[in-house]
Amino acid sequence: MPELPEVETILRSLEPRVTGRRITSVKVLSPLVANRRPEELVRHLTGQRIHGLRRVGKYMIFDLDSGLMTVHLRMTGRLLYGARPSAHTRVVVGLSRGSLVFDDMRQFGRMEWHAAMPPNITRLGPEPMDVSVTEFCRLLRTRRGAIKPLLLNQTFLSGLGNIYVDESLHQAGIHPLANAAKLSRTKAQRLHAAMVEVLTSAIRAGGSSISDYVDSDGRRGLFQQSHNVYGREGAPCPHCGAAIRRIVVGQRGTHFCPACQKR
DNA sequence: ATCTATTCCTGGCTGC
DNA sequence: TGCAGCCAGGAATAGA
Repeated sequence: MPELPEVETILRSLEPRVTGRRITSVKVLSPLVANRRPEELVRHLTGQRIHGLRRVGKYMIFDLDSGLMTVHLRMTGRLLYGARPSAHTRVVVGLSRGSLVFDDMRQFGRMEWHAAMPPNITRLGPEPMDVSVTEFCRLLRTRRGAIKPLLLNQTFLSGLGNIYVDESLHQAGIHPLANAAKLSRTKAQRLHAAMVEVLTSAIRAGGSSISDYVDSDGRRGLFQQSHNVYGREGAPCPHCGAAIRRIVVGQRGTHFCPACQKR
């Protein structure tokens, strides 16, 4: 599933190819993925020039002459450059040169137009690499409950999803159900470092391709080969050899090493 | 205010 | 072999 590293990978390959291009046509094949009636999305986007491309958390933001286009890939979304439409293509955005093809098998993803930055994006918390250790430690103490659901909460911290939360907690040696506010300063510092390190390595590897994720050229990432816990239930922990366990935390599949991540 | 459970969606897997 | 039923999960939403 596309999280911060996957969105960043797509963005880097797309940015030089769409910046300065004009949107010449918009075909909405599935109204589910748009925030308004298809003809409105077409009307707001057509004819606009793309001035730049940014990422905020897991959102891609295309700055236009007037307003902005936001894209969230959720689970199975793909944003491809110049691809041939498939059975799962939901929107095709024709550019003055090339095209953007938004595919999404499960249709959880969204491609929207907004006059200004929408509240769900302005409400997002800082990204792990943009928050200082001191500030991160302070933020942890303001919340109740387990650490894993908190790290998944995008208004607390943005960019992490299920894969990178599990990998970061393993790297920091913290149990997913540990109380966030009661983490020792050492543990909190270790967690901060782990998140930055895991995300940085994942970006370098072009993201994780678990099921559907590919970049804008349709290429898979490599970071799934470096996963220590995610999707590895029963397999040995690379650090200590104990069998990786899978539990459910906050309705999410959660992978951890019972030896390295004691409660 | 903050936290928790439910909903959306469909290909692939499980088991009878 | 065929097919019903379940599972994956990010974020909006409703409820506690």
